[in-house]
This record gives sequence, C-alpha cells and structure tokens, in this order.
Amino acid sequence: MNSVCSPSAPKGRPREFDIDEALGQALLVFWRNGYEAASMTELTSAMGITKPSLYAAFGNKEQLFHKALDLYEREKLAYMTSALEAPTARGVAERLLRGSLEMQMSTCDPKGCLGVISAATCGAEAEPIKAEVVKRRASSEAALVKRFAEAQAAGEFPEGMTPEALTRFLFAILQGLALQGGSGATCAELSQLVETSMAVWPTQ
Amino acid sequence: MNSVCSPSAPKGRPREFDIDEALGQALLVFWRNGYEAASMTELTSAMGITKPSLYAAFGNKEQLFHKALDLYEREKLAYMTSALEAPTARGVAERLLRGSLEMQMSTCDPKGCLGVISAATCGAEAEPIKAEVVKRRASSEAALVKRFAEAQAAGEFPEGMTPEALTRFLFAILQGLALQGGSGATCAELSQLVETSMAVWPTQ
DNA sequence: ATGCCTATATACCGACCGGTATGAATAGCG
DNA sequence: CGCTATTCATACCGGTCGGTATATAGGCAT
Repeated sequence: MNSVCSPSAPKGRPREFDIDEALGQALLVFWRNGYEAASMTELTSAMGITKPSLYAAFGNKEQLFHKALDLYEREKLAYMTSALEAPTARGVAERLLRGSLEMQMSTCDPKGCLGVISAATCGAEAEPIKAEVVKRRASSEAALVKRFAEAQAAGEFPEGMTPEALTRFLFAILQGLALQGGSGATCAELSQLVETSMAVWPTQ
Repeated sequence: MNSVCSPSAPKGRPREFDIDEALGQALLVFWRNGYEAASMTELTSAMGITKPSLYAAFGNKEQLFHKALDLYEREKLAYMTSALEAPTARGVAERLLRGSLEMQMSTCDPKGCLGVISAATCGAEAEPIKAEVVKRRASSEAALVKRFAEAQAAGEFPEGMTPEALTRFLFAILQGLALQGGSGATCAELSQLVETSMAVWPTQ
C-alpha cells in the first residue's frame, strides 16, 4: 500500500519464461492437434515449461485453450475485421477469401483453421470448447451480416439475396477452404477454389 | 472337406449378437464422437457386447472404424452416387446439396458428417484414419470431376469453368454444410445455404 | 541475515486409455 | 460321453491422461 506501486512489483521469485511466447507455442500445439489431442506433455514440452508452471500461469488446460484462442483471433483472424472495410460486399468477400487462402498457404503456421478443427471435434470432454468456438463464430457472422446489410441498402445485391444468406454461404466456403487446407490440399487447389467462388459471387 | 459345406457351419459356441447391428451402433458412436474420442468403453456399451467380443469380431478399434466407414458410405452416402445420374451438372449439384441437407435434417442420425469430423481431427494416433478418409474423399471427387467433364463436353459450362474447379467448389460447400450442421445450425439455416448455393450456381 | 512470497522441479495421484490373458459356458462332432 | 472349437465374462496389463502435493530455489523487504 505504498511506494511507487509500479506494475512490476513481483514479490517472489520471478518467472523464468516469457508468458506470451509460451502462449504462442501452446497455440501452435492446439492448432496442429486440436484441443483434446493436445496433451499436457506436448504442450509443456513445446512451451518449454513444466506442468506446475503451466497450471500456475494459465489455470488449467481449458483456460489455456481460451487464452490461445484469444491470441489466435487477435493475430491470425485480424484480416476478418479489416476485410469488412472493403468498399463493396464483393470486395469484402474477396478479402475474406484471399485472407483465408493466405493463411492456409503460410509455411510457418499449421494448416487448417483452429476454429474449424475445434468445432468439428466432438468429444464429450470438449463440449464447452466447441460451444465457445461456435459462439465466437456467431459473433463474426453477425458482423458480416451487418456489413452485408449495408451493402444491400446500397443496392449492391440482386433481389432475393439476403445478407444472412450470403453470409452463411461465404462462411461455408471459408470452412470448406480451411477443411481442405487441413486435409493436404495444395496451394493451387485452394487458390482455384477462391477463384471459382469469386467467379460465381453474385453481381448486382 | 465334406457334407453340405453350408456357409453356417460354426463348430464352436455361436455368437450371441448380430454383427451388423453391432457395427451400426459402433458407427453411431464414431459419428457422434469422432474416432479418437470414441472410447472402447462407450463403443462396447452401445454395441451391447464386451471388449473381447469386439476384438474377436472386428480386430481392433481402427479396423472397426474402417468397417463402420464402409457401412457409412454404403448406407448414408448412397445419394452421392445416385446424384451423378442427374441429367445435367446443375441437377447433380442440386441432388448432392439436397441429399446432404436431408442427412443433416435427419432426426435419428447424428449431426455433421463422419468424413468431415474424421478429416478435421488431428491427433497423431488418428493420422492413418485421417489419411484413409481423405483418400476416400478423393475418389468421390474424382467421380464428380468425371461427371462434370461430361457436362462440360455437352456444353453446359460457361467458359473458364473447369470440372475440377466446380467439383472443388461444390465439395467446399458440402463440407461447410456438414460443419455448420454439426455445430448446431437449424434446418432453416442449412436450407438457406442450399438455396443460396443453387442460386449462385453458374448457368450456361 | 532473516522471513516472506512466488516459481521451479520431481514425483506422484486416481482415472481412463486400448488391448489381452484366463477360465467358464455353449455349440457341433465322434 | 468326451473332444474340440468358438464365444463369453471378468479381471487385469502397461501406458497415458489431466492435475497436484511437496520440497527446493530465488528475489524482495526488513
């Protein structure tokens, strides 16, 4: 209750690892293996820390996954929010498709999408994990619906096309893209999928 | 080397369960939980048999999954082959989409697609499982490419649309459909996705 | 130097995993 | 009736799971 009260006033022994870097490594393990298949042994090994350190710093496996998911959305899904700023609905779709494609083509990151992997996983233990991922996806969808509603008001849509329908359609393609990417599809094949999707995207 | 040599000449104690019915129950468990999350305990419980009986009748967990996958393709994916008989490429796509939609809407079967679930699962233990599923998917894709090539030769495609591209595109939508179905999407939402896909499907 | 507090490392916990050894039960065959 | 062959039920195997008790090491204030 005194002194400078600096943000870094650790009274005890200082931790010997960078907590953000460790979280980044945990994210990679979850990304490659999914929640359930990522064992504590593999997590701690990749993070370079021991199990008690992990539990002291992150709580437990589920909380660690949540924090890794936060990091994933913040760093890897940034193109999603920026895509909404495209001038037209078609531009938004193109940015989303190309952003997702670029992610799948990244040589340093794992293939597939952490969200897709986690949503498809169905173990009883991972039920709350799946629910959380689905919930976050719903908020992303809502943002896209809102953006497409603006586009519709601007007269960009052909009649009969609702913002909800196009959002669901685009998300389905993005999910298929991530799934095929995680199944060993080549860059050319995924790129072809993006081009085809843009070719069929409704114009006026 | 004698007698009627009837196909049913079991010398020992006869098995007390129907092997096909047990396999059907195993399929449901794999379908709901995925390969890795389906434990032997849950499998044997659902099949109504004990572990040694399962191993005697089916080999091991992986072989059981393969047989369940055979059953799945034979019974649940029959609409895929019949869809290829539609008169036009557009008709093929529509049959595939509506067939997949109907499966997702079935109240007795689990949601999602066993193939999608198994392909997204990424545990090291399940690597051969994933490879097998991807391989079977590739053969389905090849069949669709072949059918679309006929359609292209018949002048059904607009220029620039290749059979490979449309196949990949359609499979992506089907995968998105299964994934959203497995994530709790409503019938109305999935139906909307099918309608949108048909609306954007290229015409001539 | 002495407490105090926190992080570290080792070893361990009960539960469950896939898979199996073992012996009793049940059929056909002589 | 044995004899053999197959299935059944129980109990068990080593290994791994997520999670933790315990004791030591290390930085701060006094």
